[in-house]
Amino acid sequence: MTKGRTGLVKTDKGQQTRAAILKTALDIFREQGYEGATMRAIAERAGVALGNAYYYFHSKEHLIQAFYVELHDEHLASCAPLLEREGDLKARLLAVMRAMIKTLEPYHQFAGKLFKIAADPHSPLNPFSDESDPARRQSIDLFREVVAGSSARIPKDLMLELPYMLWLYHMGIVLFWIHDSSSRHARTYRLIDRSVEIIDKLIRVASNPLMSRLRKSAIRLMAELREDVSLVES
Amino acid sequence: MTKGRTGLVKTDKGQQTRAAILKTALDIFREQGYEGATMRAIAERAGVALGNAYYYFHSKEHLIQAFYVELHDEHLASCAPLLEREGDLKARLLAVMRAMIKTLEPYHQFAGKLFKIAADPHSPLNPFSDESDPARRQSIDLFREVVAGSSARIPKDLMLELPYMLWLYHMGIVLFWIHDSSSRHARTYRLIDRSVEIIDKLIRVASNPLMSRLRKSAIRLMAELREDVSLVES
DNA sequence: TATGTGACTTGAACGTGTTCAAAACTTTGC
DNA sequence: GCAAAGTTTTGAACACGTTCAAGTCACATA
Repeated sequence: MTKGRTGLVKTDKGQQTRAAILKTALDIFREQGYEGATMRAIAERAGVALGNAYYYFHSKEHLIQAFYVELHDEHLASCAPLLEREGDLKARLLAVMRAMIKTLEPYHQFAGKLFKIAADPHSPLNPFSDESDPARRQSIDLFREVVAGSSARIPKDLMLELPYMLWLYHMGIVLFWIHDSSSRHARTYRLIDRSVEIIDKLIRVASNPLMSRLRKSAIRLMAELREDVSLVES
Repeated sequence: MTKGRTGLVKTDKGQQTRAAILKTALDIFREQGYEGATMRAIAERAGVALGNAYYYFHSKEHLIQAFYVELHDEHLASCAPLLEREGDLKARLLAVMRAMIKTLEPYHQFAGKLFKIAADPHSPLNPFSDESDPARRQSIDLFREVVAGSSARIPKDLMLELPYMLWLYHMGIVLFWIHDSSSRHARTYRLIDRSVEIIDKLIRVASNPLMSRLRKSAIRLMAELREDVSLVES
């Protein structure tokens, strides 16, 4: 795996330069989207030479990754209060999903480009890559919290895999949202409403002892799939 | 939507040049993968000027799309014989899925790049885009054939949406395969085996009258999702 | 046969992400 | 205080996808 060039920051001044480049980049991403945010534009506004940006960030993709992380943190923060007080699983999941789209909303066009980069198996932004492992883990933990903090009674085996399943589900919703050109992304919200309803029902059905065989094979499949993910790119 | 520059071919000579560029491009894609297949390399080997390639193909992506179409045709052809003789739904789906991976296998690395391009909502290669509509339709038809040509008895409402569901499923498998670095893609094949088994079971469960409520809401969700897809980018 | 029209072809030029050798600066060891 | 080693910074240069004004060609029409 590629070592991040982040290790090359040894000085206080270096830290500052790095921060300045990053901040400028995020600003331009917001202002001008993906197109206007050329490495030259970022370097110029940050007051450094073009090459200097590459000293601190391997590539433009690494710079974009920082943006991604920021959005994720914002989503986490916006979910926290509700997860404190709400007990119903369906309501929890619904809130988390809606909050996610709301967080992402201002960057719809940008997210398309981001997703394009993330889709490359060799990109550090790829959600399945080793470099994304911390972010992925954090994201799955959020869904673990959604399930574990609810009042729903769920079989242990399902409880173990459900967070990962929901994480995959949320990736699917993001995928849909990226393609959703309806006004205010009404379709995505509708899809969330409907799919959360179904997931809630499915969890109930799957928790039924009569379904234990099918459930077990589905869970086993998921477990294997998950294991694969962490082994990919090794 | 962008009009294909294909309309600019009016002469026999033009047709030949176009074909030569395309053939050369496919050759280089195969030989050197995505990296080596620069527009300059393609133009040079095809014996035309760089700009000429752009006269016949809007962009490199359009050139790659031709490659994509070729792979799809190959997959179709390799499935046809089995779909003639086999009646069991599980066996049919399994065969189609395995054949797909086998067709794609020689281009694993290339497929990663292709997927990256296809992930951009604004790319003509995007599987949900208008420009991809014919290819998508064809692909969904394949799954319709898988279901309809089988001996399985399936409720009408499910029958209507199942092809699209299976198409989505197959996209998921491709996504996994792209990330699968196991030798001979053993994991992908295992995933296919397991997931086809589960899908088969799920279809049986969903066909049970007791499940009609859950089934109906899931189907309605799918129908809506599908409708959205065709409206995207309009 | 001349010539004009439209199809095709050319290659220089642009802006992009990225690399790299060299310069400038900062810290360390004495 | 100074040389050496380490760290940061620079900007020219590269290869790429893409554009475009200008050129060449084939053929229908006068």
